[in-house]
Amino acid sequence: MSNRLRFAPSPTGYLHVGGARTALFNWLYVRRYGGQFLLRIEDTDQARSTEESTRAIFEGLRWLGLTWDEEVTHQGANVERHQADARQLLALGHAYRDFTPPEQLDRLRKEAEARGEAFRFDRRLAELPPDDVKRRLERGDPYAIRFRVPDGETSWDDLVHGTITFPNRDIDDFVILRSDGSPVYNFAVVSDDVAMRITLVMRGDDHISNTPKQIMLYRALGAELPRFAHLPMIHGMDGRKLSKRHGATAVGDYQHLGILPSAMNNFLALLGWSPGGDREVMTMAEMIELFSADGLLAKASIFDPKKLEWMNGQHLSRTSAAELDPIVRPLVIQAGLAAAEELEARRDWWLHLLDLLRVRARTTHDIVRQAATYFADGAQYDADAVAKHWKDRAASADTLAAVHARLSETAWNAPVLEEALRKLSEELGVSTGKVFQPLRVALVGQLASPGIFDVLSVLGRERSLARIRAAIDFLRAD
RNA sequence: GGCGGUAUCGUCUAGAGGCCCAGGACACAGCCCUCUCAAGGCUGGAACACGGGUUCGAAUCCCGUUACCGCUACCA
Repeated sequence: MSNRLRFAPSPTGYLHVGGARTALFNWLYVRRYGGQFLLRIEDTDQARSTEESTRAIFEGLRWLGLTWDEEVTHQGANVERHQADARQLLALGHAYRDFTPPEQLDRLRKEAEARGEAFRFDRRLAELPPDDVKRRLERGDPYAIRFRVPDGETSWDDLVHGTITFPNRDIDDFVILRSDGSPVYNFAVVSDDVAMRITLVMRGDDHISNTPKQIMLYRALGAELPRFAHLPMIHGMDGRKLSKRHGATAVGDYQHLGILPSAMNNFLALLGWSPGGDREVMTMAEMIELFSADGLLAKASIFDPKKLEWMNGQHLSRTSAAELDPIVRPLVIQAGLAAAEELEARRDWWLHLLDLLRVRARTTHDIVRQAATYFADGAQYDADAVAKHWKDRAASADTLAAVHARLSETAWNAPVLEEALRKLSEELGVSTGKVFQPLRVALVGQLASPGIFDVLSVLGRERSLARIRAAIDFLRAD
């Protein structure tokens, strides 16, 4: 039988990194072992669910490349089935009507708490004799439907935790259908997972305690049990549950921070999974190949943005300029560095520049920032760069004048330029740095840049000479 | 409170009884390479939560303690 896995977020916010990782593992499992990866939006909670959140989830998943099979299921559309399933359990005697007003339950709970006791739901008080039920039904009294928790114990073999067992006596008869006819989470999930023929439920381990209830529900419904895998949580650097206080928690945030989808997936995959050995930087294809449920970890992990950045830098330097182009080009246009037509017209030049910048960037933003000067008319001199390498203005101007003269008569390609400038510094009797550094400032205005000969090539003869000229003028002014 | 889960460097992790006085990566510090910055290379500090067992031998198995997390709703 083929695997059917699902990711079932509730649309009450953005796609959280924890949710994204759950989705990733489900997706990876299906890609590795075959089957379908389904998406179900748990929008039963009308009050908190929003269209916007649903869209954000779709967007986040698409950005990560975690595409799903078949139509998206909306839990809210299945309420009739949930109700029918509840009626079936009622008919089978696995559930009963509870006419106890919620307020009364609330009061009892509070009283027990005040006495320092644990509140236990008492079936004997709630389950009325048939005649009473009939009378109340005729009267139209509201009631909730409660599941009758059987005696014994419930256990399952979790793919990440091994065997987990719960004594049923610790679980109160729980509501499956509210008095307004809406299904309660644990019940809707089971009804939907059965209907979707899910074979492996892979989700956060905050659902471990829900699992025995759900297993009892499967059995009462006469449905085949899926397998379960409970993934550990992801926490913030302070070890607490990841929240707004930790800064970026939505995958969309990282997209805007200049993180590559492949890096995000790679980083997330390593929180809670290990391919074994020292393997760290992986492409999606490699992750699929290496993925195994055996490598799933049980310990909660902490989200370290620093390592994500490093990972992104690794992906940036392993992704070709041509592949990066569709991601970075829009950013360059958006930053107002160049028009779309201009980039298209100078495609080769642009890819060359991108190739030089990607290896020393950690985010796509770094690339855009560093690219600016190559699109500008002239260099903007950074104060620190000037202070450091143009300290002696007259001497710097003389050096640049010598460079200008030499370069004016040199063929324009990196090896030849290098030979010419090294020879020049030898003739001037100074170290290459004494020539290259002032030149770098003249060319890009910054302390850091790609190798100076690469900069000369990518800038081209005309612009390079013009910038050197401008720097000399600048240094000799006043 | 009850029940359940988890526990290796600050962080992510390797480790499935001897290969481990614990390996890799991020971060940090230093050095090297070098035209700068990255990258890369080398070096350094840094961990098996605690206590009992089992065993010739335990980071690895068992029990307890502690800490953290989750569930305990007519929330999801």
